[in-house]
Amino acid sequence: MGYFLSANYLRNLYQKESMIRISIYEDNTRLSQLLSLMIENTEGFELMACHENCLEALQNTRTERPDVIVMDIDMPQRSGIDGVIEIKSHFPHIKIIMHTVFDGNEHLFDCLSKGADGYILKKDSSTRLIQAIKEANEGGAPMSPFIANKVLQSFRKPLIQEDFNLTEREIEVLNLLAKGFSYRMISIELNISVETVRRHIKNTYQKLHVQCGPEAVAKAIRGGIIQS
Amino acid sequence: MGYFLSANYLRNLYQKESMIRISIYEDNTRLSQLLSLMIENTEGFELMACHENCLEALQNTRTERPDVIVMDIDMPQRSGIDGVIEIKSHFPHIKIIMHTVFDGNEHLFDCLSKGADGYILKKDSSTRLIQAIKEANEGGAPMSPFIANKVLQSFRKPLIQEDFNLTEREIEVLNLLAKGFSYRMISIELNISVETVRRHIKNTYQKLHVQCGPEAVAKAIRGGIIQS
DNA sequence: TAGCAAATGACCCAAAAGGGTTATTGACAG
DNA sequence: CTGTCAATAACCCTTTTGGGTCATTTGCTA
Repeated sequence: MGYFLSANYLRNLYQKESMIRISIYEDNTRLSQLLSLMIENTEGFELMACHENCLEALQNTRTERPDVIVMDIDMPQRSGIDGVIEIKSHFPHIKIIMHTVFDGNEHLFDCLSKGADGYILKKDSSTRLIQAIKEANEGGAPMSPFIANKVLQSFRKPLIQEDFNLTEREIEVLNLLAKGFSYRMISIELNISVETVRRHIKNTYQKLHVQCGPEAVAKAIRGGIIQS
Repeated sequence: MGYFLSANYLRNLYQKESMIRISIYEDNTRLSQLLSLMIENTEGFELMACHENCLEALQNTRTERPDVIVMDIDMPQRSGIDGVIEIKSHFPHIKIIMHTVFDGNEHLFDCLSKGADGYILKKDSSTRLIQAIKEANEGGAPMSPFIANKVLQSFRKPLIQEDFNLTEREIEVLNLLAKGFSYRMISIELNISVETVRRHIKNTYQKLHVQCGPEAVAKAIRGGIIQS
């Protein structure tokens, strides 16, 4: 090599640095072989390893230093969700794409809350997964359309959201109640008499159709009347 | 025409039926002209109308019968969010894609909770919008990568979620409390003495660092100990 | 086997909560 | 200008809560 670095060497070096390092967790050997092949034959992708379970996810990740992990959920001994928890708690910057057959709410929101960066269904084309890896690596959040829709739907509040018609003051009182204030403390906080506080609370209970504080607070939080 | 329908006529008819009907709400004339052009020149797209505000969104929608609506947020007199509320409450099947410069949380989650089906930033390429229209029409949920990421992030619970170490029984009691059960009712429900119920609740308060029912329930719901 | 955590139960007692009834004032709509 | 509604306030009385202290049983673990 010496002093003379060929253009080729430099290009390879550059390519190496811009390669997306990928690890796979998938217990179905057929599928993992297919994925491996696809990744190895995609320009800019570098397959670090293929694992059949998450038992040593942390060790693997430490040595492989992947940019993106493709993670199945249903694997023997240790589910992919546990893998996500473990990896994300130590390497939050590594992108994890769930790649699974599960299209139900349970697993989906469980994974997302644990920090998954994407969620691609296995029934999607493999091309979609390749594209998803790129997206995740660029900071996006690749999701199958069906999944994206579920996620959006989870934000939609039922349009027929009961309108309890609480007044501003009543909501104010309810908030303090949820903070652990007693009637007396509320009255001091709001500069009104304890009797008035009681009045507001009584009205609130009627409107919410509840009969005690804990129930009122639960209903108010769940109904979005007071922020969670 | 008579009895003889030309092949051409039939093909046109078929094409018309498979066309995606699109309406635009955008107060920036320059941009709306650009979008109109792009849509008119995209195969399978049919531009129904371009509006500068949402004042008559409902009327417009009734006559135009669009499949997909591209909706700006910041428009004079009536915001796109009001438009979404109105249109979605009458035509929930019509897909609405927000097309805006706002990338903050406020507008985003507001729109999503009101029923928007997609959220594309104006800084994205117009091509992306065209693609998004197709996706929305096919039941997907097109989002700019940055937006998709925000949405996913909103699911991530802080990993350092305090562990209050409540026992199963304590959680059970807490749940009943949130349902409006008194200590006596809980004791009957669980077939234990009122004193034991009190005991569990006292322990719970200590663990949660609260001093009354409403506060405990609020903290439990917000902390995910009991479901919202 | 000793020890710990969870679940159970009891007693005392003061403070807080909840239900009912009634009333005044100010603001806003018809 | 009259009625409705929100906010304010008071009184009565019973039940519920919540804090403190103490004690027993069971099952799992070090």
